[in-house]
Amino acid sequence: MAMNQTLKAISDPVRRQILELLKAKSYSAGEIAGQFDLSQATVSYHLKLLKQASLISEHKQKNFIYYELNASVFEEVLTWIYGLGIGGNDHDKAHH
Amino acid sequence: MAMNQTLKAISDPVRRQILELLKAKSYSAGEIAGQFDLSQATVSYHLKLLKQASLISEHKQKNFIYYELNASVFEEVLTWIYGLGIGGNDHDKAHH
DNA sequence: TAACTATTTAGATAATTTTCTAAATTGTTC
DNA sequence: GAACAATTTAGAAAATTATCTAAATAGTTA
Repeated sequence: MAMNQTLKAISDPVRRQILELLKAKSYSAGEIAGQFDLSQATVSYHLKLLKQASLISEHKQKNFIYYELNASVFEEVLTWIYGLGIGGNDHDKAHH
Repeated sequence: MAMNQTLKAISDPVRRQILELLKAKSYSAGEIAGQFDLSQATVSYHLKLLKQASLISEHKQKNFIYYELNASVFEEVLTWIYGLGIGGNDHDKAHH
């Protein structure tokens, strides 16, 4: 179930862009929304889904809510992909 | 664009199950459909999406169409995930 | 405490995705 | 070539997801 949520979360391009943004540093909800041509409420909805999937976490400061990336959740996805037997070359299969 | 299609494709549990099934060996469309409590047409639809994402390929034999897994497509996804900076431990980051 | 700021929640609509049944296609066999 | 078998395509309905505007929350500051 957890993986389904993770994969659903990253299947949307807006949400992937949010993750990419947070790769550098944490941003407030407003700052994140500012990057998109979408309403604040819509971005808030995407943040909620990412949060539910544990791909991001939040911490409040003043009256801002800052979001940060939590990429460790991808472990399960990687295990699944490697389990399928990657056809590629560059990635280190040995450990999987 | 390619990655979006890949991630959309694997965001559905039925399609992931199809990939898992094909991990062992190739199966005909009918054999695949037999694994699910869904109509043949619905499974055919899922196979089409997987095919469009190049996650599977087909080869005809008699009047069967056999499908096989093509996991090499995951390369791009893995690169993206590693680019995000995996928080885990077990996976070999060095190459990414 | 009143006004303000940042963000979320509610409720509605639009868009996309999944599913079904029925019909069409493609290839096989008698 | 007619009947059959495996699969896909078409078209419609159901379910889910993404989006918006307006209202509600919660925390801050004057």
